[in-house]
Order: sequence, then C-alpha cells, then structure tokens
Amino acid sequence: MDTGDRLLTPGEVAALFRVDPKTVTRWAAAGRIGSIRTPGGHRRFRESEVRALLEGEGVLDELEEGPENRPRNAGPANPPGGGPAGAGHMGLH
Amino acid sequence: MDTGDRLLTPGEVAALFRVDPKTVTRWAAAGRIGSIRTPGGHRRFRESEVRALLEGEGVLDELEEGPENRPRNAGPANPPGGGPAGAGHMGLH
DNA sequence: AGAGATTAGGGTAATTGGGGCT
DNA sequence: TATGTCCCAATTACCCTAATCT
Repeated sequence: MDTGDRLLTPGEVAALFRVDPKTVTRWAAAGRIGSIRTPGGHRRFRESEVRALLEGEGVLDELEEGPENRPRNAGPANPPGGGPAGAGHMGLH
Repeated sequence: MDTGDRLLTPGEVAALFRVDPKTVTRWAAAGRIGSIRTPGGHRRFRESEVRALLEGEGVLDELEEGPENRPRNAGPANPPGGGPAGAGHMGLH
C-alpha cells in the first residue's frame, strides 16, 4: 500500500481539517503530527499520516465511502495524542 | 472518494440547527452525528451529513404520526454496545 | 534577476471541550 | 430525556512583519 510519500503543505493539511495553517504548524510544534522541515524552515507533512488522522486511525471500518454514513460510535473517541506523540496532558479535570 | 463533504465547525452546525454549540457536541458524543476530531480534540462535522439531517432524511422513523401518544418508549437512543439506532440511513436519490 | 504566494513567528481574542447545574 | 447556561482549561483563529518557496 503505497499510501503515499507525497508531502503536503501546511495549507493543504489545514484545508483538509478545516483549520488555520497556523494550527497545523502548532500540531507539528507540539509533536502531534510528524513534520519534515525544508532547509528554509518550512514544514511538510506526509499525506498518509494526515489521512490517518482524518479518518480516525482507530476505526478503519469504512472501505466504501458513499452517501451511506454510518455513525457508529463504538468505543472511546480517538485519543488525540494517540499516535506517535503521546502528548499526554489534556484537559482532564 | 471525495463526496464533496466540507467540514463544518460546531458553531456552524449550531447556527444551522439554531441550537447551542454545546448541543451539537452532545449529538456527536451520543453518536447521533458523525464527527471528526482534530489532533487538538476539537470536532469537525461533515457538511453533507449535516445537510442530510437538516432535510430530515436521517430521521424517517419519526414521522408526524402519533398525535397524542408519543411515550418515547423504551428505546434507548444509544444503547451501549448496540448500534446507534439513530441516523445511519441516509436517503439516496 | 525579478515577482507573487505561502509560511514561520509572536501575540491576543474567540471558540471549543468537559463537567455540573437549572 | 433533552437544551441551555455556568464554570475553567485547552485549542483555535486572526492580527502583524519577515523569511522562504514556487
């Protein structure tokens, strides 16, 4: 499965998540998402990683993506830090 | 694969339904509406799904029948471990 | 060499998440 | 049961200028 070594720009990732490019930069700075830096300091993100985050890496059930949405919320929501970053502290009070 | 689903913020969905963003969050927590979480924990909703809900295509079991008796009988909206009865079908034309 | 658009960086306001209560 | 409002903490969005990428 070549999920792509394709690199995405912060603007692309931001559009995918419907967030600000600056927010994507914060994710990289916080270690929540892997980033590759250009010699100039700009960041590039792997499309495979971004897509995994979008769908929810924990639940890959939906192969066919059609008009049929199936909101099956089984189990705990995907932990934000879930992946590589561990990032451990979130709001828990 | 792109069904043309833009992602909406909780505030956007709340404005569409004329409810509080908190209510939209509860819908997502209850599994009544699909939600995508950002690495930061915030939710994003698919515009296509929201539109389907707005049109009423998502709730075909609740028609205007039952004039006075609508005891909302033992029908747990989201039984634990059970598939969320709510939503799940979307009309396809 | 130029130009344009995007991105990084800091700072501040607005939104969101979660729990509890009316 | 379902919404709305309160709290506080975290995340996100928009402001700016300078540097980098195409």
